[in-house]
Amino acid sequence: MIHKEEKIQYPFKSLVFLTNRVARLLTQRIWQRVDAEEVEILPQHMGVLSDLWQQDGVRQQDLAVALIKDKATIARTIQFLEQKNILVRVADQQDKRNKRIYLTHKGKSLQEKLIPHAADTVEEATAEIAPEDLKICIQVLNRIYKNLNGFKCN
Amino acid sequence: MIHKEEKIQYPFKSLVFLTNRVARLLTQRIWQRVDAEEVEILPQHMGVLSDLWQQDGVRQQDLAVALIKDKATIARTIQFLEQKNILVRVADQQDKRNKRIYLTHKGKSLQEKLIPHAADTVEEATAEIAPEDLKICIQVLNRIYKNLNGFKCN
DNA sequence: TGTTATTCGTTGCGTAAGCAACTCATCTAA
DNA sequence: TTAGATGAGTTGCTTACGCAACGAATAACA
Repeated sequence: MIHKEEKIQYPFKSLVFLTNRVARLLTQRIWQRVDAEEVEILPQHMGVLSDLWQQDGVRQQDLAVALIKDKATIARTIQFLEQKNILVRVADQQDKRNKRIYLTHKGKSLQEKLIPHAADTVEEATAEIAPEDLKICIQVLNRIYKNLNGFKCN
Repeated sequence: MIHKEEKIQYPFKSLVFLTNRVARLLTQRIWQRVDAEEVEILPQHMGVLSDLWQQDGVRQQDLAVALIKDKATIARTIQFLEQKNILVRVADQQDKRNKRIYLTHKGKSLQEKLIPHAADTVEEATAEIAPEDLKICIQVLNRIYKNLNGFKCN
């Protein structure tokens, strides 16, 4: 058994499981605040939606890469969200292999029902953390993301 | 569409999806290095195992809480690992509702086959990040974990 | 131009996860 | 001591995920 003082040095736990658990807890807490009936979507759809809020008109494949998920999983999520009239799939006329994803008005307006809960959760999560430390943390995470993603990010 | 400069301010993406993706990428990269045949376990078993390396003799319920997973999921993982002779379940004589989980020699020795790959991955992930920044990042993540976990951690 | 190789999205299949209901052991309180 | 409450672990059910195979459209090359 490893002593508590050594835990913070433990490379696997300190990064892998910390990011894992924080990610899991954040999603959990956001969804505790969200009215599931009202938004009609499930937690696992949040990733796709969040990406589309920042940029739509992308391909399913782009979403799969960005979200580090299987393209089949993304396809089913897209199908679900299309049935809810949250987005539409448009065949690309330039390259008919592609389908471009566009948010509907309903899909865009979901931001107003979800972002406040996300913001509240982040506020709760970062309570009593110095803003400059949080900024560094996010910069480090971004850098780790880039390092692991072969600098494909941004 | 939100401009790139605004992304870093976006609370949901910056924390929720950064932790999500970093956690996902770290696990992915570790497993690219691991010889799956040799270790006999799957990525999703790593969490339980990692916790047990730090402290075994715990109950299944403890693992479920610590890993933020359903107790049924933990039960099946434990069952899998027991079949592989990586751990054993011992009925607690004090309280017969409990089963205590103990690692076998094989289970303990798996550390040697997994930790180096985890360490290498963390090293790759944190390349060109100032050690003091990384330290702050981990401290912040620990604090976020505590904040969201109702201070049940540590 | 025609043939081969990629690439995108879909589908089928097997596995893993969470929820809920259940069993069994233990604890509590009359 | 006995009835109800509590808590740990298991099982059944449903759904989500990843992998692999496939079809369609395009790209690359002779």
